[in-house]
Amino acid sequence: MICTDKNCFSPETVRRLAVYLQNFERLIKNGVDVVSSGQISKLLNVSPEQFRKDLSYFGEFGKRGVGYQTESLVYELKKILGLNQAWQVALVGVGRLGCALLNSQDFSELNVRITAAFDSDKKNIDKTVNGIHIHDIINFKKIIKQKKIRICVISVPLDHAQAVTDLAVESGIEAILNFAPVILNVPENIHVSNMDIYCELERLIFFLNK
Amino acid sequence: MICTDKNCFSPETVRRLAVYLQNFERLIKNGVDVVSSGQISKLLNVSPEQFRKDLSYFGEFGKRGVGYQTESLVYELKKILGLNQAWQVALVGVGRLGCALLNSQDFSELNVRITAAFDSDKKNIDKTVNGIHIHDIINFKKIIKQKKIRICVISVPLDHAQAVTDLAVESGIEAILNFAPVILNVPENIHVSNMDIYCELERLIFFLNK
DNA sequence: ATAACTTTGTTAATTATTTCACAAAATATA
DNA sequence: TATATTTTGTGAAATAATTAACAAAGTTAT
Ligand SMILES: NC(=O)c1ccc[n+]([C@@H]2O[C@H](COP(=O)([O-])OP(=O)(O)OC[C@H]3O[C@@H](n4cnc5c(N)ncnc54)[C@H](O)[C@@H]3O)[C@@H](O)[C@H]2O)c1
Ligand SMILES: NC(=O)c1ccc[n+]([C@@H]2O[C@H](COP(=O)([O-])OP(=O)(O)OC[C@H]3O[C@@H](n4cnc5c(N)ncnc54)[C@H](O)[C@@H]3O)[C@@H](O)[C@H]2O)c1
Repeated sequence: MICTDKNCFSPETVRRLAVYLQNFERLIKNGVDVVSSGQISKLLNVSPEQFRKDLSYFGEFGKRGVGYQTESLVYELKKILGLNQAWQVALVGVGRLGCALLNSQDFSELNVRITAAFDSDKKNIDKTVNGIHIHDIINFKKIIKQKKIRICVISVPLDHAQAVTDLAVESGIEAILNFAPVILNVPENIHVSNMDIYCELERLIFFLNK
Repeated sequence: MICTDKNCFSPETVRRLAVYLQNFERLIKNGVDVVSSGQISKLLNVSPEQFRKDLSYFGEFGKRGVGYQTESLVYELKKILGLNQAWQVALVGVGRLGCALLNSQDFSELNVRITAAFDSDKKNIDKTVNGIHIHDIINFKKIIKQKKIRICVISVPLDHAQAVTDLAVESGIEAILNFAPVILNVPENIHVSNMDIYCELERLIFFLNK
């Protein structure tokens, strides 16, 4: 539950909206003009009611008897998610994972992009990966303020993650995507999302044991 | 809700159990012998009641007036999650991300390990990354059957992910950890977990707009 | 133009998950 | 030994999220 209204959307709704956007963009590429919630349901493993309800929290985007126009829904979803403006992202830790992240950046994805990378190792500093300059972590605060960056990806080793987090918070970062397998300690107003591959594998293993 | 009982645990409970395990292992390393749910709460941003209830679905592991012994809780959590046996994992797609995954394997993590890697590119086949041999994807089914592997990580490009998934399912794989930004179509009995960095970034951006 | 379909948007009902509240158990203190 | 303190484990209550049901709106066929 995100707002305090009686009838409001869940954090899961937001996660699903991002999935909808991604898939509607693909539908456009595939030449699909209009889809119904029923078709979406089969494509995305989400019930048609769920899909319609998720959208209904933000407005009326479909046409009864017809469905949803892919073009206009992409526009609306971007507006809802705040992707009608460009978002710069910082990355700290240009090791194996960090490098993979930088290299796999899809430059057709215009709205969200890692534009500043940082490392503490002399071997990496001032190198360029996929066109992105690697700065000395020493200059993190200065560059974050300068570029007005609000989001940071952390891919440093476990035992440096909290120190980097503290620096990020101190520098005005408001949201963190964390790959280190540790729960970060942050002030209440900072958003953190953890991506932990081993936890995820363990979750799958649990279900295999049933 | 996982079982059909009146009072049963949620999928989120399982995800948290994996986080508890990870952090209790760390506590042991740090020489901590006993912790209370209150202390855990501060460490992991989970309410003490949540922590206690999550465990209570599986048994009584604490000592009233005292707390939880780290050693014995790790043992119990491993048993609950099915990690008291070794799990072999396959990886398909040894590109940038796949390579990072192979290289970052921590060999002290004894229970879950990628032991077979596959690619379709001649340049990669029969090479070795961090001691793991890269097989031709052609031999996937044979090797999976041979090694009795039940879990597969997919890190191939978007437009190959469904084909690899179909091959995996056909080969008897029961759980998939998918990094490609696409919702995979699988039979009901196959477990899929998606890790999508861009969806996660977009979710964070949504909350920055509030 | 009307009737038969299709599909959305939304309220209400249901189901799921978390939080609360407190008894039971263990320990520490006096 | 008795009392105060701590902390667990757990039903009951509260909150949250999903699903169901259906009226409203649009389309297609006759
Ligand atoms: N590689 C993966 O596939 C993978 C998967 C899951 C999780 N992770 C996690 O992601 C993190 C990174 O993994 P990796 O394999 O890329 O490690 P890595 O050792 O290859 O890279 C870490 C990088 O961080 C830099 N670094 C260290 N301390 C720093 C600091 N204080 N400030 C700035 N930079 C700093 C190092 O110089 C290095 O370049 C780890 O926490 C790991 O557990 C990685
Ligand atoms: N690199 C990242 O950090 C990152 C982050 C998020 C998501 N992803 C996703 O992970 C996937 C891989 O990304 P990447 O950057 O490593 O790509 P990549 O192109 O570097 O690597 C893909 C690898 O898959 C292999 N491959 C292709 N088709 C195959 C098939 N049918 N069978 C076996 N192997 C096959 C290729 O030969 C290549 O080695 C993509 O779907 C990407 O969107 C990557």
